[in-house]
Amino acid sequence: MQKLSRAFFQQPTLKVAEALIGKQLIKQHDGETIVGKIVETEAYIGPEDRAAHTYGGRRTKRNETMFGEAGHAYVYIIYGIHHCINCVTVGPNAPEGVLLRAVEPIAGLESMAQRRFQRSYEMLTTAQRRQLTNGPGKLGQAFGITRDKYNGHDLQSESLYISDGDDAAISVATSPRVGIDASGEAKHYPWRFFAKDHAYVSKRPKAKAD
DNA sequence: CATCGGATGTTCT
DNA sequence: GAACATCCGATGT
Repeated sequence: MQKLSRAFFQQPTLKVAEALIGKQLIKQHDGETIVGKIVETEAYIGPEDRAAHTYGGRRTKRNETMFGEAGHAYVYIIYGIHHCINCVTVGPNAPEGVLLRAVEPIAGLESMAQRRFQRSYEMLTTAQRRQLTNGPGKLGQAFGITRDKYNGHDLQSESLYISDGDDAAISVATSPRVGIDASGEAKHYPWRFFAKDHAYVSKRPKAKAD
């Protein structure tokens, strides 16, 4: 497994969002390793994207990390409770990034279970196991990724990074993004990427009507 | 399985 | 004071 280079994150945001499907998110802390395979992402493309925190070039204390170098983590709190993690893309002063929306648990299941449900993995119901990491707030909680510790974190470090995975067999599908109904025309952009038919994707796409 | 509403607190107007 | 890139439990089918 090879850690993804900074050059990977400097590519166009839509390309990074798609290429991240199948890669592995890895956190190492206190001798413990947590690994998840990325199965769902969303692109947020700065000034021109009404759904992005940086729409119109808006620069605040919260989103400052998005204006920095590619390959860093932008972590923010949503609805007062949930911590969500993004990868900053492109380059300085291009406030774009990719939200990690869901992963498949690969290693560190025991600590994920403790953080999510305060009980050991073998005590979890099948529903709880499915819901360990199938959403942006859920994977943030399962990995213990908080804004205080990880916002602005360099993903080239050993403690939190993304590595190559065996993504050859994965078929990537797209859809509109989730949870951005108030964002005008931007809500229709097909900037959500996910592994087709994967059990840990946060929502199933609606059945085709036509 | 689908839908609905409350939780919770930070951010920005 | 309102909005918010969400989650969970309750309720009805």
